[in-house]
Amino acid sequence: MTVRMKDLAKDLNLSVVTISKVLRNHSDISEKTRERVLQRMRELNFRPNLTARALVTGRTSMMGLIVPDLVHPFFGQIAKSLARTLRKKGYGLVISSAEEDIALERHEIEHLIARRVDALVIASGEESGEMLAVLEQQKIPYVLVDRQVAGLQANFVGVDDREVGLLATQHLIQQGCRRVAHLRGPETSPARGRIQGYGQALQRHGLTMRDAYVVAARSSGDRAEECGFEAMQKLLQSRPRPDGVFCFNDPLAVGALKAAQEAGLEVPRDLAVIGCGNMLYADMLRIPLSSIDQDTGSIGENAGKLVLSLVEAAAPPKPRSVLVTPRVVERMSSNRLGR
Amino acid sequence: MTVRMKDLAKDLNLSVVTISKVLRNHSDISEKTRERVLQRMRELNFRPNLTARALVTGRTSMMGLIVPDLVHPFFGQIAKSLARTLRKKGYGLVISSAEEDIALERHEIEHLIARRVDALVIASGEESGEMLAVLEQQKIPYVLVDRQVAGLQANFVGVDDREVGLLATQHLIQQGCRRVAHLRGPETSPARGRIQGYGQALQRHGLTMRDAYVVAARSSGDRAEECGFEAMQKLLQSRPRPDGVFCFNDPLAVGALKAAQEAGLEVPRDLAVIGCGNMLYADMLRIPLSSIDQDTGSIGENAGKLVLSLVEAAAPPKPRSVLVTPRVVERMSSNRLGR
DNA sequence: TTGAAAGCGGTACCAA
DNA sequence: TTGGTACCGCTTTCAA
Repeated sequence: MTVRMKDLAKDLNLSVVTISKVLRNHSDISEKTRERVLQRMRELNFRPNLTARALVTGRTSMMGLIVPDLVHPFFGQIAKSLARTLRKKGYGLVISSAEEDIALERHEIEHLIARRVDALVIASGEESGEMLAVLEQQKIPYVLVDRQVAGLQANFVGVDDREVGLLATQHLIQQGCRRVAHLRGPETSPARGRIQGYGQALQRHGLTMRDAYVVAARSSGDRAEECGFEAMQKLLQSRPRPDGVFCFNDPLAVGALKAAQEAGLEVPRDLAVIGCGNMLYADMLRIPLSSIDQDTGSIGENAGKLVLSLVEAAAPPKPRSVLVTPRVVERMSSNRLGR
Repeated sequence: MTVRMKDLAKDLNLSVVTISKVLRNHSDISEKTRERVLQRMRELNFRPNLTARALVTGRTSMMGLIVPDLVHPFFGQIAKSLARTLRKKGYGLVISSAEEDIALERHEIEHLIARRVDALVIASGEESGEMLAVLEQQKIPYVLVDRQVAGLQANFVGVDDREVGLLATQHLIQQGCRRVAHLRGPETSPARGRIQGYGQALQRHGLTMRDAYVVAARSSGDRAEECGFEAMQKLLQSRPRPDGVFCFNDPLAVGALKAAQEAGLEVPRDLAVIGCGNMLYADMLRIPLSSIDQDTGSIGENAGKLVLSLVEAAAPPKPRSVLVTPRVVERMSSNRLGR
């Protein structure tokens, strides 16, 4: 059926070994033989069986990627730039969407291990890092993206979340907001970092952090906007009412915008809003949404480079953290200075 | 390092064959032995090497998916539901983003073949179907999604594009439009189908199709909106001016909306707009966008079922086409009746 | 410069 | 019910 090295060998009156060497550009092959072999390979459309190669070399040239949700453009973007970076070095990428389900995430990681991927890139929904212990133990290199796991020193690529919180909050303050609220995300490292930056920004400007101005919201999945809507309603009952809100991500911010408008507030005059993620179409909303750009392309690329360095290293190097720089994208929802 | 069947066998004083049989639930193993083996497997966290298995069985239990662009939520959605369907049957999914580049698409298909995926699901950017000939020849089952290839009878899952065009155009007509224009997409099967439906709808209502009312636009990639913008500007110069426009996809429609507003028209009163794809956030735009929903989840699921049936079939069955039913989602951009 | 032999970690077939 | 042996398609080592 499909042509194998053995077939080529017989066809050309050579040994399988010679074919194999030509294929991998070994030096100890005469130019004449090499040409003859390459020629025939092309003619017969020969493709070496990568599973066979993997079995003997112990390396599949495949990496695995686990994301919580492929539909979220944030992860789509990461997958894309990661795949591109790996492809340049001849690596393939197996992508698994864990659908925000921890049990499934574990299952998928197990599956990828069984497939003998050379390394994993994981945007984990898991809090505990239990699964990661398995990876450590089996000495399978991995890189965490977006979310870190508490108490674990691992290779990580993501945005500097403290900086995100700082930038967003500072931006609102610079726009003249004095009562800045925060719609915080779930208990994960990004949410913790961002709220930390939020606090720092307030402090630097001599503003006090008030508990009533910080409301938690479930930020993921399809219902994120609703959550943002409800959380914002709650926030609007505080007195004095906030005049600015920094939202953990863009879907929450969209919900918040809706709640503000429904309450008869004018954005950004009565309430300035900024989100995070700079999602596609953010500038096409009823009120174009200001946001913090996380440079997902660069996250994917850096994760790729990092994971490549891991598989190519002889001994496992000391875990590294690569932090990508966030950037304010100002649009109408926070523009109170009318510039 | 990692534990193999050989290790288990030695450990339990059994043969490798027995271990293998237990693993695959062979019947001819005593209950006692089976338990003993399973027990030890769990203890040692044994995972069979799937590359080894693939080599001997000739099947990898992996499918490949090629999409033009992973960031496009349309394809993200398909990838997700496809992966879910396959996972239930123990299949993994390798996803490749061809980045709208035909040469790359071919390269990636070659790569997946070399990895010996059991079958492919392809949303191809290729017009000619040249690559597909290779698949046919190598007898690798494949399913086309979203786009068909002209002159090729292949397994296909997608929306009924003629119906899409019909629904969208009819909807505009029902909203009172009499001069319905069309922003058509590139020369692919969906664009052809939709324009056909567009023509049929006009005809059914006794309206004539005017060349000046049909403008082509590059619909993919990051610049889609701009293209929609420009195409709409062109359209608005026709006299009499159209009072409704059916756009090949949502990004084009967004650009069209912008052009209309910039020209001082009021949507939907002066111009009703409907897109296609029902993208996320369509209802959060300045003017919420009416659209045709293509039920991507169902496309992915059906593609999964179809491709599973292919790999499980003894002989290659006759190519089947599965058409998913589109559905109008009415929002403000086309609501001229004020309901 | 070329190739014979020994595996890689499993599965299939058939004998014990 | 259990296991010996050959083999999947390729790479590695070492001898010719």
